[in-house]
Amino acid sequence: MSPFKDVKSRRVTAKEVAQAAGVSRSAVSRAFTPGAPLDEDKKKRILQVSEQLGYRPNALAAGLQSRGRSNLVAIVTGDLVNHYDSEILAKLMRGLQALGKWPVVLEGAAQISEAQILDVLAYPLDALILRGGSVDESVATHCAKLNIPLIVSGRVLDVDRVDCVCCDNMQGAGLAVAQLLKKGRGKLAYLGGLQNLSSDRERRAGFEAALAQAGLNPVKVIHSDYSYEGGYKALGGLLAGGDQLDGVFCANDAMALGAIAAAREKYALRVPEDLSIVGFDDIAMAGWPSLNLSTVRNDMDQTVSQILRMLTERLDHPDKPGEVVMIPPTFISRGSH
Amino acid sequence: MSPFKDVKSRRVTAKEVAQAAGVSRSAVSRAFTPGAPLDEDKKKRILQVSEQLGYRPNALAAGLQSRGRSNLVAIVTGDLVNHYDSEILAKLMRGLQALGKWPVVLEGAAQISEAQILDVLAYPLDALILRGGSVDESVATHCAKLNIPLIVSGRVLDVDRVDCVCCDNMQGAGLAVAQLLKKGRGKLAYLGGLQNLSSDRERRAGFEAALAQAGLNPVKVIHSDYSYEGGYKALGGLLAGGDQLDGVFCANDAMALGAIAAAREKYALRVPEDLSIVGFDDIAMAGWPSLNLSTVRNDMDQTVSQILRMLTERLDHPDKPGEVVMIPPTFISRGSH
DNA sequence: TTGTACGCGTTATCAA
DNA sequence: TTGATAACGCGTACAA
Repeated sequence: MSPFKDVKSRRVTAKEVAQAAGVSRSAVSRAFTPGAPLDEDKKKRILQVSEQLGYRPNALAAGLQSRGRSNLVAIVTGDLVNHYDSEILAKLMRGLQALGKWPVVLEGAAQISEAQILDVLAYPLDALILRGGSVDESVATHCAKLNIPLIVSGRVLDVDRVDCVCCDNMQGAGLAVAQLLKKGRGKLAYLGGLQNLSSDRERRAGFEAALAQAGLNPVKVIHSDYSYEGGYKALGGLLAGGDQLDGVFCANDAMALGAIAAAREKYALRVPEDLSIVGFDDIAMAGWPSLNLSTVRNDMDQTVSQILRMLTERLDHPDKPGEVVMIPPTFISRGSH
Repeated sequence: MSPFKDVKSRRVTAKEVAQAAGVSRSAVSRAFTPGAPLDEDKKKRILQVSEQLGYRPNALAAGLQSRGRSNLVAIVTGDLVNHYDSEILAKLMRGLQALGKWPVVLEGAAQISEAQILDVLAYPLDALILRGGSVDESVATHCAKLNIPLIVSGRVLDVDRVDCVCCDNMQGAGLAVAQLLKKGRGKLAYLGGLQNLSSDRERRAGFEAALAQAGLNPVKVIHSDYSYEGGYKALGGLLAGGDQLDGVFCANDAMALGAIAAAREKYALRVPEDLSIVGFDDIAMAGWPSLNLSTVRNDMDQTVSQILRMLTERLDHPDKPGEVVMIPPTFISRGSH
């Protein structure tokens, strides 16, 4: 059991650099602290020795300091097979990087148990960002106990000091209906997603409310699973049912794209001439040539920049009251309605 | 400046729990250490007080221990607009979660500077996983100096103690060509991606080698950017050029899907009757009804399970020689060739 | 089974 | 400007 074996597999520490450079350990620390008082030549020498030995201050140990932050931010996100989730996650991660924060990601919200979230809370996170809808709100209690700021995106959580960003889903559904009516469509169906998500419930409510206001009833309200294939099959079932309809509002883009494919290829319908189809979210694919989906934009850039703003403000003022920001949806008119 | 203000915004520590429960601090530590010797009743009381105060052991401080691990694994990944990257990232993150490791994600490999990677190396990571091609290999030097295991996926890095998983791109391209030839296609073009990536170079080389072996020449070799829109435009340009061709091998699925859309909608060509198109990767979209893309599978599940295996073995044996595992590609025959 | 004491690698404080 | 020393929160060897 040579002592060297252990030494070799360990990370180089400030102490070792100090010995090698013939300076005190504090001097090494100062060499890596901008603005710290230290002789220029000595600093140069220390940095050189560090470079040579491969020394870098250990961020974990630094974060242990009373004033220190870990700079770790956990993100709990839904299944990345949903393009909306993966696109917004990408933007969010970039934003965090720009703030000097490191994203620790828990993917697959539906399968993520409370226990797993508790596990990641073992780290002294700068914040926890909850994306998407299906996680229990008891998480907020745990975060509060651990003094970890909680930011929720995609639904509203009415809890003390919790910040929320959410799209106005009802208004968005209303926009979709209005645009369909404007095109002369009045026999409308709603193709919903997972019913346990607030996004689905709100979009459906918005759809029904807008129709009611126009004195109309939905031809049909059906539900699928927010996936392309789900949309493909669901619209197939709908058309096979024999109902007269001239427009479908889908609760997300993936299902809308699947629905378009089913209408065109399985039922030889022209979209939008025979059937209008509108989605929700405005994922990148919606704008691809040939897909060209009319949809309601659930603005990712605004959402992300709000999350980042809330994060920085929360870090500066941990005790300020929680904010709720609603992002206004906009209708993106393309070729499917 | 009340001392309480500071106390309130801090995380509860083992010391405080010990005081509240009237036990020693080590007892608290033991209560959270499975198998540690501790009176049952005392343990119960400690856990109860912890629950009440909202105490959880700080994983950072625990990771500081000499034998301790941080359980943090950094993943450097390419731009998530590429579906292959986002799908494999999702699988990888789930696998890491199952191992009790937490993924710290750096997204957008093309824009990720060496400096940013150095920054994340400030953490005592259990490992760094490099996905995709465009990052400089000097990263390996830094990892070696810091004794952080490096696992590379998507290209081969011939460096001591670095583990690599990679698809056999040449063989994959060969499969695609073989299948096209089998369908009677002989006037083939290559639609490549970003030329600075080894994946593109290898797939192109495989394409040309397979053609040469059949005594044929490529009709055309062009390059785009691995995106749907890039593929759409590139095939448009190709067809506008007036070359006679009956098959296109695309370096990834996104471009292949864009190419199909362009062929069908802009040039009224039937795919596959008039023009065969084959992709690479086998992303989820390739299997969607109506898209139905024939492609070469760059197996994600195998890749991820190899990465995870290499990771665990590397943690057990930090000094074992580096491995290079090539994942065999397979041809997925669907409706576009 | 218990508590004391030390080490982990860092930054912050303090007196020189 | 410097170096010694005290936190930071935790696990654990050691002695009781």
